[in-house]
Amino acid sequence: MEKGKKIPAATIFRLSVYRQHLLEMRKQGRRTVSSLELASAARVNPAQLRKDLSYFGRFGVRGVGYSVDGLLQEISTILGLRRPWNLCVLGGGKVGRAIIVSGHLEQRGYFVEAVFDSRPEIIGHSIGPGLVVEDIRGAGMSLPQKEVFLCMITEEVPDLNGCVHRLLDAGIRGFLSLVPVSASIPPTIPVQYMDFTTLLDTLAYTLTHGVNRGGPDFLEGEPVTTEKPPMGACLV
Amino acid sequence: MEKGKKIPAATIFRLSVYRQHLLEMRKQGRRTVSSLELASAARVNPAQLRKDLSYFGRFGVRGVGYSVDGLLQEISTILGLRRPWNLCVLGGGKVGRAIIVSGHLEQRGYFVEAVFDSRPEIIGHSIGPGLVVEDIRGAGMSLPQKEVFLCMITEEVPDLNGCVHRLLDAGIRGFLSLVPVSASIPPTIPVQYMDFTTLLDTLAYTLTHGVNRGGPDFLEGEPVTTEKPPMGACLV
DNA sequence: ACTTGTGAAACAATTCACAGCA
DNA sequence: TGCTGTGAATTGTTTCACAAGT
Repeated sequence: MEKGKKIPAATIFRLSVYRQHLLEMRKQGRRTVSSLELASAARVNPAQLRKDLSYFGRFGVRGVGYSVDGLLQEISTILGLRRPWNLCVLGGGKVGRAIIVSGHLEQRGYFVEAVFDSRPEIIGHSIGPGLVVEDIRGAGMSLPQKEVFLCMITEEVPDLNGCVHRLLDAGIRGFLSLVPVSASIPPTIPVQYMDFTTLLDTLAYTLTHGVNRGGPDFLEGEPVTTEKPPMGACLV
Repeated sequence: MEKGKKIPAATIFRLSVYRQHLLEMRKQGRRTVSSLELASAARVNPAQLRKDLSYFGRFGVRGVGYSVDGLLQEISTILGLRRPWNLCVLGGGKVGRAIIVSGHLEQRGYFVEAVFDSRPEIIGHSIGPGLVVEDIRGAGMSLPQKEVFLCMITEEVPDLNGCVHRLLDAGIRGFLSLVPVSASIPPTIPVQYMDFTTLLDTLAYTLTHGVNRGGPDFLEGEPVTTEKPPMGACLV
């Protein structure tokens, strides 16, 4: 068990990925799993998986492997996922509504407790079970009693910066955004960006620079390679 | 200009991010920009930006900076974005439809030319202008004449593996998926994964381990720090 | 005076390889 | 024998610091 060391951010991501595969394995009735097996499901080197876990403790049995359920509990504890997390959504348009009603978030323990917008024509729309798009100006009233610390920003809304600051005032402590936020968010507040088109751009780059031999021919310039199965940084 | 060197995947991502900010700056009429300015918009170190560009050439003027429009052209060329890219979507459910009609993709040069599904109850649905959800079994007939090399997978559909292989046969050479794909995709085919909940998990970790002092108190265990503004790897 | 471009240095992450234990 | 856990070696990435150009 490595102690006092800095945990690479990439380790935390991989932990979430391992957890996803463990959930799947448990659903299929698997009792134990080796680092080799779990690592290949997650497409990483087995030593990487063991090193990732070693930052937090010793969870396996030599010669045997890991208990699927046991490791799941451990990783959930590490990530802080032994409790439900409430969420609010900024942006009550089509994309926001689709993500909410798709049920993906609930499946993974994230519960949408409020949806906000700054556009009068969107405010008041009903979304799924007992959810109505609220005026962002009411966030300060509605959020604090709901224990909501995370916000997902789904689209550009008028005065995005102002909205973000209202949410900060209302107790939001972390953001996942599908759009760039130029607001001056204090550096203590984690913000994750996720952008479809940035990832598509990396695919375009890869296809353009002939890492794929054998497809239709779009070779331009000399081949340049990106070292790995391209691993994505969801920045904006 | 560094030549013959391997380009870090992270560099390619950042190039796409720089491009986004340059597009915004050009829209606002900016003519030139320094590495300091562009780097701070993209939240990276200025030396990082210059190093990223130096893999591909010398695009700036010492003492002056970069031409916004010139650099935009250069980065677009590097990424292979001087042409439109056609896209197909696998998964004609709510999430897929919302992403398509939101117009984000078109704005960035990605055009949805076909939508497929394997669920009879979804096939035939109309989506926006002249788009109808097609049976995945027809992909081999419909795609090749459309010059579509990229596919976005928006949800789990029945026989996902089979669908993916049909798409490969139909000429698809890169995937962006919102769900895990266990299909044996040849390693020459780039696959990018994007998962909301993995990113939320990293936020949950950060909030759980008190990197945020001053919020509501959810301290459990001793504080562990992740080195940076958490930077996301969109793996699954 | 100011800003780029880039070797060299510093830092970080991954992988190896094997000791240690069931 | 088989698989974990981990220090050491390797590999990769970022940042520094300054020469060079305008």
